[in-house]
Amino acid sequence: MDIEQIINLLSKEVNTFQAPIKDFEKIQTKEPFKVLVATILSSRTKDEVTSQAAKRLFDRVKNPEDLEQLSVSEIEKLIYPVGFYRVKARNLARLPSALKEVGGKVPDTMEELLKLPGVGRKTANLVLSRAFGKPAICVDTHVHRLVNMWGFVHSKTPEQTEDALKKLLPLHLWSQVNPTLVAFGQKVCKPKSPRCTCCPLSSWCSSSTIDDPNSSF
DNA sequence: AAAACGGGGGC
DNA sequence: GCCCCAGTTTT
Repeated sequence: MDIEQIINLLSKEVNTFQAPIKDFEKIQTKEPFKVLVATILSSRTKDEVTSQAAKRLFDRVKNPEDLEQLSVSEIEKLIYPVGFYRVKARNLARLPSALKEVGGKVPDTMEELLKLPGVGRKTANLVLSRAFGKPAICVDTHVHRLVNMWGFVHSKTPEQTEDALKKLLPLHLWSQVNPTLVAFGQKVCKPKSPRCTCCPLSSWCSSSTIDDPNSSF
């Protein structure tokens, strides 16, 4: 199998994994501002927690002007308990002014997105894909770990993995890579306790273990 | 009880 | 490159 086949296969099965991932769709409005905020909240945070926090925040905040009215501590209370909620609250409080400096709207280029507080390469790629439908691949730790384990790339950094994957996959699959492999990495191919017994790739994967004490899929 | 975790930023 | 931010989940 090649990486293209795997993404195709897993993207179909991803919703059958135990405790299906909460669709980002539920908080996704395609409004770039909300997508940006929700994506910032989502780093190092599970979808369900992100989703709840985003709902609370969007109840009060529809646009940068609304956000500007809130204090850091108010934002903290609204977004708790996403990972690093204090850092994120500080960054969100700075977001309205940061947006003004890049033209007043949520930017649709990597270069401009990286100027925003709390937005690094991974978050920027997700925003490009989620908000603007641009081809982008977010290589987080799961994506990096899995594609290296499978041997499709041999890379040290996420950036190298991103470049390699872009050469291996057709454009239309780029947006599938992160959501598919993150869900797979969380629910099936977990770093310390892979559930190979219920993995659709077990007969192919050379890392597959024979015994799987945790299988109760 | 300790380590890891879907990342980013400051040094 | 190293270390911090933080609560939650996993080991």
